[in-house]
Amino acid sequence: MAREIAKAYEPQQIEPRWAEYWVKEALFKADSNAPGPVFSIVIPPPNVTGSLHIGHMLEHTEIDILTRWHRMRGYNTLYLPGTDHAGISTQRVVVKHLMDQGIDYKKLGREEFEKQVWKWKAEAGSQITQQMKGIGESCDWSRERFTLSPEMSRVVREVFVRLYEEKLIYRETRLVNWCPVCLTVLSDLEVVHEERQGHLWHIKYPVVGTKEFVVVATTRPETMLGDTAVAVNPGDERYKGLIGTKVLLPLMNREIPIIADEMVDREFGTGAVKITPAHDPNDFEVGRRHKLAEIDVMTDDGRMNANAGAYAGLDRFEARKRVVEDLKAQNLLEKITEHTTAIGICERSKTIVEPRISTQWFCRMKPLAEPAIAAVERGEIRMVPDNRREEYFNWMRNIRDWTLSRQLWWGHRIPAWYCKEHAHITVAREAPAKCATCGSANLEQDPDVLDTWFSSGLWPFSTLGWPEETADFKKYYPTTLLITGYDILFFWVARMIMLGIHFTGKVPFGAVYLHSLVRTASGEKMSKSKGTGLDPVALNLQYGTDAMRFCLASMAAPGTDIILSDDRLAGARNFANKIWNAARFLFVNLDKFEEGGTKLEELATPEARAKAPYAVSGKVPLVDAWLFARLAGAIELVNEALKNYRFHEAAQGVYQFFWGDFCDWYIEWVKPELQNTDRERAIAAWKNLFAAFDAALRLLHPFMPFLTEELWHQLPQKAGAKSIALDRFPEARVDWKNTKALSDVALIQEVVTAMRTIRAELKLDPKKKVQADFSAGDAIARDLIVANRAAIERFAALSGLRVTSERLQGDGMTRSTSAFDLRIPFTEIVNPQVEIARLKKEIEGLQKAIASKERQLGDETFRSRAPEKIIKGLEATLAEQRIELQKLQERLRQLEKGS
RNA sequence: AGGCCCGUAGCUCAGUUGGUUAGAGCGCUACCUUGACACGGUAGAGGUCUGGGGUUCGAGUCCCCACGGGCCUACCA
Repeated sequence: MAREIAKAYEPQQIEPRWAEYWVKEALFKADSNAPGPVFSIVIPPPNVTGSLHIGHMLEHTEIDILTRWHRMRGYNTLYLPGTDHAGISTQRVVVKHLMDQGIDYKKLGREEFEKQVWKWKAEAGSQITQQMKGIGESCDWSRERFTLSPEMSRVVREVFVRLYEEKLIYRETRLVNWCPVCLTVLSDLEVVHEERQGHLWHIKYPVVGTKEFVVVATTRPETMLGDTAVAVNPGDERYKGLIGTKVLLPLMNREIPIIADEMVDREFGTGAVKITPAHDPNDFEVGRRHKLAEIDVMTDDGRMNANAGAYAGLDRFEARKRVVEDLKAQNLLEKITEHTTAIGICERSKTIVEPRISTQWFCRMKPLAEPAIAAVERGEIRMVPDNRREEYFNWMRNIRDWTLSRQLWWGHRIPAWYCKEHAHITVAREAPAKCATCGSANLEQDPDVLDTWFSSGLWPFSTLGWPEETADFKKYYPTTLLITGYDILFFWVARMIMLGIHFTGKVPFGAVYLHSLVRTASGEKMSKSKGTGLDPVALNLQYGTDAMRFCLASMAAPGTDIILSDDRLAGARNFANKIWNAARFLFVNLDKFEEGGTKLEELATPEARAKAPYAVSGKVPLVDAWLFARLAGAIELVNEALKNYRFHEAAQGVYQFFWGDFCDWYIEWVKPELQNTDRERAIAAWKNLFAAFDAALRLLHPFMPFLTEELWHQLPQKAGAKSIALDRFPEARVDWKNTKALSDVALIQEVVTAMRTIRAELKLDPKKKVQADFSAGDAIARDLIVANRAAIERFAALSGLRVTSERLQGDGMTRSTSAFDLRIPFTEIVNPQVEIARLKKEIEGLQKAIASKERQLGDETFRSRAPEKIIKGLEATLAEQRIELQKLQERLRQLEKGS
């Protein structure tokens, strides 16, 4: 019966089927009791309410390639999936969602709001995991985790309490980054700095009791309403006499002192600085040093408060305008100059961050950072590419305390309770009945939640059952590897290393591979809000998930960002189609062959495939020996590349083998053998073909799981075998290696290619068969050509190939190497003049190459200093080129004489 | 302000410790609809590695400078 195989690969027809199958059969469920070396990896948890973007696609492709590769090589493999509750962004999304329905979340109240978020999570939260299942990621779905699940919460509280007890977590009032839109404090990392063109306003502050002014320069005039001093450098002669006197703060009519502080740069501005301790980090420090009042002039949503006098109620930007106008009106504005400043922007809301005094929870980082620095220094954690190490060290060595609390409702609530009588703090794993200090039962829990990164920082061990010594924890921790983007090296990776070492005593992963960013054609970061993001799901539908994966892998050179294009994707799709058609060739021709009685089940059983390559009359045919040698080389290349996260090299190696070696040469070469009337020969050819094809599929599987799964199932498999993903990765068998076969076929390929080149130069009709000559002084080379004459004649469309040891004479187009000469007679279109011109050009190039080598070899310093190997190589090439040159010149003389 | 990275074929990028005539994909040119594949086949053109200087027998590869582009960190009002 004839097999039905579509003419072109249609991924849409097969992908959903296998994606579902893999999940339903729970094929990738890890067994912590199983033996073998361990490969474990946890997913960087994507936002629970998000959807798969192209960056995930790259990251997950890399993770899944390595996961599948290890699994197939017999590792006890765990790829643990999960999602992140993503405090700020999720809360923002749900708040907006409610607002669209006319609901004010504040009016709902905390409890009801939290219910709404959980409801939202239940509806939208599975989108990304569904997408991950759809693209066939080989996760253990039975171990899926969520950063805000009760289990994870328990771990978070445990960690918080321990750190508090160790005095690494503390509560303090200080200047923090405040987002007036998100209405929460932010950590330093969540503030992005942007250079913006601004102004420097020079404001005159009248000196009390005189007619003089002190001029201060500021970039934020509205904050002057909260000024509590003016500072000058103690060494500044201009202001020496004024230190200790007072100025009258304009608009507020408040007397404030002129103080001296080293912080002031005499060169900048006027050398006098207004001090606003409640609204500027520098000023805050100065204020604390000089015990100045801290006057907060703003509300939490960025408007001016009662402390701002007449400006109360105005938005901060409006207040700025009004302050400037009023100063101008009072003749207190000396001048305005242009000034660029790096301004702090909230990562989420993109609004300008307001430095603000606030009481928050902090984590002391220095003690945590030290061991984390040491671990990377010692190489306990390998960082790839390793130039990121410097960035890591630099940040870690200058690390500052981490603002942990967030004024949100969605997240891990801080396990701290305050008694209402004395505001004593009780930090506990479970809600306490009474105050730990005074015993009061009148307690209130801190309303704030923890920074989302605090819980994700525990991810590698919280997901595996810590603090319990679970079987999973013992087996899979530390994880083998982490793959994530370099943009969250500090946010996440560094914190995991610090917390992992602190709590488990071990590094959380043995290596970190920091993948690239996928950028738009113009090189920008893709962004959903700008609409420049590519939707991987749509692209997967268009090109096939396998093509997308392969494309990303082949572009994923460590350290280089990826610019994805339709052309590249099409190229990968074409590769998938090529494989599909190779399979189609196999099966279509097998149908014909099976009419002779030998069925697929005999040719391609797993046992039969394991015994390849097969011999004919006691000898493995050259091309089969060659193919398996090439396969062994490809396997080694892929293994070596993946070991070093060189995805692009691995992908390229597979591509070259499958397309270049297997399709272009091997299949073409064995075509006649497959239908050979000598049944024994044909059967051997088929067996070798299937064995090679099967191995190639397994080699390709980590890159293109769907296509290979589909085709693998078309081959006979062991009873009960469920998936190529659980089959073995091909091994570069020692008995496959064969340098003789490699060089023999290389020579034949060279001959064939040269013949085709001559044909093209002669402008021969591709179908026209012609007589050709091959000449070589070496008998072994001649024997090789004679033995493979049929294949060569077919490849080069020859009616006959004369093999001789004599120099080639007579008319015709030639090709020469030091080892052999080829010739095909001239055609009506192409005559000796064309060949003469070509020869002259070639001779010229060769003479140049020879001259430069002779010069180099003649140099005594070179001869004495260069390694033996290089000299020998050079001499050998030179000898060959001389022979070649001699041949070309002789040939040229012949033709010139004849014409 | 400090630190890092990049500048190689028309485009996107490889090029592992410096070593013989610098590679790939896409694009381009010519020919070919041959029964796996036009999402294909065969052959070919095309870079002297941003510029300058240096180290070396030898540099795309190491060092310095310049130019161009990108990124990160940072409390200059």
